[in-house]
Amino acid sequence: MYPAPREPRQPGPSRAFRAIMRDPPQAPQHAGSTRMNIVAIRDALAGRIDAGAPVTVRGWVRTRRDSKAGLSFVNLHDGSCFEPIQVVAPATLANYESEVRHLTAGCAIVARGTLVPSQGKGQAFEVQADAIEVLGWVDDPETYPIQPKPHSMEFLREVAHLRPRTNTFGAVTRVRHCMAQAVHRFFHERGFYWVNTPIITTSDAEGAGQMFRVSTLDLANLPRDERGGVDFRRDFFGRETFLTVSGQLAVEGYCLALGKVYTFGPTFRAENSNTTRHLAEFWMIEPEIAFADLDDDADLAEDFLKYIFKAVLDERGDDMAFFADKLEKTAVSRLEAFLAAPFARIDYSEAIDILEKAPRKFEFPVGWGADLQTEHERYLSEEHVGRPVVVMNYPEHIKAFYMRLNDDGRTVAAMDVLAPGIGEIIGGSQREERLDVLDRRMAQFGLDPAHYQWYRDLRRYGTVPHAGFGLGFERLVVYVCGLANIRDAIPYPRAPGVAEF
RNA sequence: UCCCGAGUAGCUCAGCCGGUUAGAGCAUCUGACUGUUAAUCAGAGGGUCGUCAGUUCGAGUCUGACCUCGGGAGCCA
Repeated sequence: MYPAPREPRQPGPSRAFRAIMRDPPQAPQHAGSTRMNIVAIRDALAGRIDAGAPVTVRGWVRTRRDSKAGLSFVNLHDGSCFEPIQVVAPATLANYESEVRHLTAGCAIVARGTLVPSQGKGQAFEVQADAIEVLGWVDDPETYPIQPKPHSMEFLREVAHLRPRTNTFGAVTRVRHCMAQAVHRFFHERGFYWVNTPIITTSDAEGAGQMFRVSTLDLANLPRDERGGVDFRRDFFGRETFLTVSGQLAVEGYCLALGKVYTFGPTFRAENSNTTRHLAEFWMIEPEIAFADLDDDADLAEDFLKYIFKAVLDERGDDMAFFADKLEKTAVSRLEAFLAAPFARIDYSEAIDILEKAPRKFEFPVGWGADLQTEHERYLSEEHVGRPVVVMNYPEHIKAFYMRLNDDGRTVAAMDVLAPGIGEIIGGSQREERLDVLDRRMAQFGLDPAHYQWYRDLRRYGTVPHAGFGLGFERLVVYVCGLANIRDAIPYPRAPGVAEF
């Protein structure tokens, strides 16, 4: 019967397990600890470890193949790179029949042995095992969700805690990390400071959508004010508060003191939008530069995107090759094309001209004063220009109050970066730095200046021209990886009705 | 929120015009075979056909409501 060898499945802490616990949590590099020769699979496969060296690899089983020649092949992944390593387990191992032959996808093991050139095809190196210790069995192999076969992305969303074990989500995770590191590196190298703007805010009129309320009031017994409304003076902060929808207004204060700053943090929108492009919780990047106009802003946006894409191509070739192979054929080539040419730049008015003369029909009408629809944006970047294009100077009434009014009095210094395959990827503007004009704009938008005294102060005390832009990090991840749904670009997505895990 | 589509084995799916005991591939288990590469071959187990109601002699199949998921639109990053 089969169950007998399963006995050791709930062992006490083994020696290997205790060793893992002792392993420095922040090993300086992938080379790992010299104690026990623990190595990352990435280093073993890349030839950074001498052939013949004793090695220990730790990870999760992807597949097991048995050979009657007296050995089994165990493919092991540990997250350090896309490829798993092949562990060759000879039948002479003490637990070969009792344990090794029963390994299934998802089992956690520690394999000690020797790194050797592979006798088989498909990999340069493999681990010839002297010992294999099973740290964690898979409770019920038949119902273990992650099988060595293609799964639908829809199914994997239902097992968001296990999907990082798949090729796809391992790759997305590494690429996302690479991009986040590149974001910080890009700004740091250019003298920007990372500013952490508040997550809890009182600004409720940034025009960026519905907000999540933050409150400690007892919902079943709300305090009332004189007029019968909810008395937020009794709430935690003594006033009504929400989760941030943007750090831009707050970061402007730091921009007008430190010159070049950016935010990179979580952002929340309570819109009931159920699409492949929206999340209720996402990460936004918002640089803000002083002594800068809209052209400086567009330059920064172009440099920024190219830097991120280049970093991914340079550092994550293994994962990108997988995306190009399995998810989106042009995953790599379109990034290369993106890097190859300068962005086009056109005025909004020019864009309207182009669209009106376009040899095709649009579902939504085109006309000066109307905002560009997704179909318009795609036509401009994909068909008319054929590469990323920055559209600048939009009609003032379709853009936010803080955008700088141009001399023509009917446009503002706003820009959208449109890219083939995605449409709008970045939105930005030069900010209105003149107090009198800002006040007029706020009145025009029906905003109460009393709520923006601190923002107005920035125009009263040493105001200078400044500009910035914002982009949703996950949308960038979607584009880079060739994903179809933004819920696959973040570990545990939050969306209307979706807050499991 | 609106429009459209889909829910059948652990996963991916087939199932005709309503009619006998609901099938396949993968996965799992057993056996054979092999330095194997998502191995191969043979066999076995595995199903309240999303839920509830209705039509019918008879419903996986037709009708309605609901639930869940997906795609599109709007909003936007």
